[in-house]
Amino acid sequence: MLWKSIRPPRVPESCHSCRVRGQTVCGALYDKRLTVLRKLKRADRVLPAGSQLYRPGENCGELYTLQDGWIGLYRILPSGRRQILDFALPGQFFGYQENLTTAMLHGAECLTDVSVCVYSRRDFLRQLDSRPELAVRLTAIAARDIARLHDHITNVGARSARGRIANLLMELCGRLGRHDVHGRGQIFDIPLAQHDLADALGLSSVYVSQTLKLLREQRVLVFRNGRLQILSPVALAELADIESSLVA
Amino acid sequence: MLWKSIRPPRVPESCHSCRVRGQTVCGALYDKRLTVLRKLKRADRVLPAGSQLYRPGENCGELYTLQDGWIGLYRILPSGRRQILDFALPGQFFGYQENLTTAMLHGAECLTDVSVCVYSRRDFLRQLDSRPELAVRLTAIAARDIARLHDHITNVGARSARGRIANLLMELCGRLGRHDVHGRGQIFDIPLAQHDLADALGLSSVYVSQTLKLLREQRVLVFRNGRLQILSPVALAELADIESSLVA
DNA sequence: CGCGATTTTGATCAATGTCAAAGGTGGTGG
DNA sequence: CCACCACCTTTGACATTGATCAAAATCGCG
Repeated sequence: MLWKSIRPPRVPESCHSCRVRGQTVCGALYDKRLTVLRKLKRADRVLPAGSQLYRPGENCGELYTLQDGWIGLYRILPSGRRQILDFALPGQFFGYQENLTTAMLHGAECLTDVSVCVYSRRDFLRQLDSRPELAVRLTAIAARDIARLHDHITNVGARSARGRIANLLMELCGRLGRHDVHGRGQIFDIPLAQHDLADALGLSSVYVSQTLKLLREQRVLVFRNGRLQILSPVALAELADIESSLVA
Repeated sequence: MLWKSIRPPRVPESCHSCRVRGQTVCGALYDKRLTVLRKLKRADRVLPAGSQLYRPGENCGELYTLQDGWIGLYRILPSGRRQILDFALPGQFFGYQENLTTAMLHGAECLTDVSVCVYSRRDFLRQLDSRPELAVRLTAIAARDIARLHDHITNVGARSARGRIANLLMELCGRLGRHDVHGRGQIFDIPLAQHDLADALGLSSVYVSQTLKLLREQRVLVFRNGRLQILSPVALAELADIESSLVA
């Protein structure tokens, strides 16, 4: 299921009115005239669900902040298997690699209609050297990314299928809660196909379907048509099996 | 098996003679007098195999560069399962989190006797703001960490037990090759217990044992007593199932 | 209404986990 | 130098999870 948005993806009028500015690299740059941001930003770009922002192996001269929609970062193996590495939600800055001139180590696929803010890598690097606060900001963003990847590894490596699904959905709810209207009332828009969950969690899509059915029958959650309803937060949290050290 | 080193862990005489300086944050600071490094560095510390540098949930006021030995970064679940998130090899900088005042999200366990260079977080943050090149360096280090975590996710999520083991061992060889003497001659020192492989790869240690036996019988590799011998690089690479896009 | 994509279902099978016991290996202390 | 001990690895039997295959049902959309 490719999630054509009901409304077109939101594109900000200007950096001033950008809803996700505070979450990405731009948040570090407090110039009222936006002179630095103007040097950094190349364009806005709108892409349809299913399209590829960049592919693994591609040479990509850009960096991005996701303004609206969902993007999946993934790799492909020779066997044809696709592994989703991370989900980008609005505000996410991505595309940065150690060596900005070599091929992309992963791809970025639009899971919904999407709008992104595009930076030129060359300009970005230049600003990185001349604006210290930009680099500092980037370290914070990277640190957060790393923590999320640690979560993901733990999820895929250490939990059962039910636990993985419960955990991933919970995490996504948590991330949504920070900037999405649907935080209230136990219903969340999570525009993923079961196939995407499977690819992120290292499961087959058939088994994802079966497991979701189980969770539905056990009144834990209903996930349908890209909409998640949490029936039993308690059961869900228990299933999710959060790290003890972080609870204690 | 806890890998007591034959020799005591190497501690550099001074930052000048530090063998891993170029690989960590210090590599960014080119002051001959080492005045900046002196502000940054708090101490050297030597720890025995099996000890914990820090535990998940702990408040830790330090940051580290591994000088000698191996460290495993891990999480613990309520179920008791331990998930190894990443292996730190000499030169690795670690302990950095988005919010440097909150509890550690993971633990660091010494897999061998170890020596680390200790930085104070407070001093580090101060230098981060005043020395732009330090922050830039940190973004490069973080980007490399992220790429490695992407590898790890792909490995755990998308490969069979044989593929995971082959892949992990190959990656470790690659990393060793960069600074270890044993690069030549197809024999590598990898001081991990099968139990560690299992915890990193999301497998049971019994099955790791069985799979290693299979790889041994099929003349792919022999992993024993913390020593890895590669019998058939070709078969190993095939098993490892490297990302096609990166090969093509 | 019909088509393509997604999800569901049922049957079967392979990969991997669990349990328990035996065998190794290195370290330690007498 | 030997013997013991703790921990790691191996082995075999068995249980279970999750994959695979194929077909039917459903859904979104034109």
